[in-house]
Amino acid sequence: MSGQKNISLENIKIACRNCSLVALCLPMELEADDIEKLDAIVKRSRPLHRGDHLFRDDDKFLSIYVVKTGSVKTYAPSEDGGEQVLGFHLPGELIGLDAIEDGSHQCSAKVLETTAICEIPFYHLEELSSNIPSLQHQMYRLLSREIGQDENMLMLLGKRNAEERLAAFLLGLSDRFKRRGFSSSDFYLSMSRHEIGNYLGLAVETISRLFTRFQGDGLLNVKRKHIQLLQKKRLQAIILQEKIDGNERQYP
Amino acid sequence: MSGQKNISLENIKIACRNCSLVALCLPMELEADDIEKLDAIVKRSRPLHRGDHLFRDDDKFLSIYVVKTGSVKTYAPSEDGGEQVLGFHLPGELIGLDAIEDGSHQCSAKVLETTAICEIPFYHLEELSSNIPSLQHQMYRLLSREIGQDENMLMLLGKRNAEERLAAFLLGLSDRFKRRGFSSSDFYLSMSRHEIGNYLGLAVETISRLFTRFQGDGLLNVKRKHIQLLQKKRLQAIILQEKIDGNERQYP
DNA sequence: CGCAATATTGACCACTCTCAATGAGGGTGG
DNA sequence: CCACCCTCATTGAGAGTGGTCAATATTGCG
Repeated sequence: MSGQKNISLENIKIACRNCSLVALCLPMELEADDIEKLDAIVKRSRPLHRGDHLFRDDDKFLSIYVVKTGSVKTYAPSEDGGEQVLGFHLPGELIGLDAIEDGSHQCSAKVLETTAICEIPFYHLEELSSNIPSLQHQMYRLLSREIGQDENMLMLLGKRNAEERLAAFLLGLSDRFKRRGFSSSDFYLSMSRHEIGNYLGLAVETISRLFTRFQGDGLLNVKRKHIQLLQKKRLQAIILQEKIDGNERQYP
Repeated sequence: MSGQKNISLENIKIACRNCSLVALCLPMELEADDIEKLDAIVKRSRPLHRGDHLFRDDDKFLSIYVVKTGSVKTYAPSEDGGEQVLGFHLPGELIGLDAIEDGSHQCSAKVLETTAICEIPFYHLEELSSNIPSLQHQMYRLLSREIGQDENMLMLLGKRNAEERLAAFLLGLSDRFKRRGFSSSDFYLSMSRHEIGNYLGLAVETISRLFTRFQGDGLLNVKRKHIQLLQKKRLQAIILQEKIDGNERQYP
């Protein structure tokens, strides 16, 4: 994720100024003064460092968070130290939406590299959205999007083999970087192989082997955390291999 | 899911009258007259029959739906007839929340047995929630809950083996039936083995074998769609086997 | 009653995991 | 600045879970 090496800091600054607003207002439907109101309740905090927690499982839910720069992983910890990585969050993306329901966080959020975060007190946001229908609408959309993304992951874990999962993961990252103005074919992974494997339901060794294979096949270059996607078309092709299910016929 | 055979129809009627309201208002924070307003925008439709679609992938998103009686599966179809089952929806549960984001449905919803549905036009609901803060809050909670449930599934698919998945599935159903006033240990599956397998990321044959094994171990009785859970404790125990991940140490 | 869809069961095999050893960076302290 | 250590990543060999293929019930439905 950038930042690891010194990569176009200007770019990051430009892309991520007011990231919280970008995330909440895009696609934009808010009036200028509504944006100001929203801006007023956002807290900017000092940067966090690798390993810091934004919040932990079971913490009281007070705010949602937007990544400004850097990256965050969310994960469900279990007593014995094991965990399930639930997601990686890049600049502009929201964290904590799963905690609204019962007022406490369902997962932990840990910073993967030096990261700047905006905190948006949910109570204020909720109040504000009561008075600004377009903000309410935007909130519904953001929550809905989260559901859609999780459903995509369900699909990935339910139907895809190791190769397809990693290809989808890399192309997904690529898209998200692109959307935020970073290179879509040359980036740094801020998460370890282990975390990738955990996220994708695969063993570390499988991830490692796949990287080696993909590189051998000329699909990408990988050196540690540095990834260069060379043939995105072919990566796409890997994912697109539809599985025949044989279950339900097409309606004749 | 009940209904298959003639099981306590009275029970169903009692439990499911105004299911849409139950779903939206529980845990209840709405005033009586607000409930009436909500009630006023709900459309009750004639019952649907096995195989009917509530909506299809890419359909324009107009309403969310609440199951009153019966059951529905949502799934992401692919061109070749394959699919990924995303969820099974029992009385009182919502369908369609993932479609808010871009105004069209992300998945298809198909009725598994004779099923009664409430339709709630989303535009009206949104408008109403603008004027009733507690309804807005409830909407946020419902959307958030959906995210939490999907995250649970991610955990299941990422970390659990076949046995654990089926055990979790059955206990999950059991809980949901219980909450709605049905038996938690004796029920009918409205979905096929194939659909269960698809949902859990397993092959039909695996599901079949596991049922046989579970029955042999005295955990349950199964005859086709009829399930009797005999030893829920032991089923719980199957799920609780935490996986050592060995990744991140516990902070010393 | 007979066909089609659904389930069950068995045999075999492959993908991915596990275990184990080695290598490569990155950070710390001397 | 280098040595050392610790974590992370890579690679190999072997094993096991679950998938695939195929044959046989069983059920439901027209």
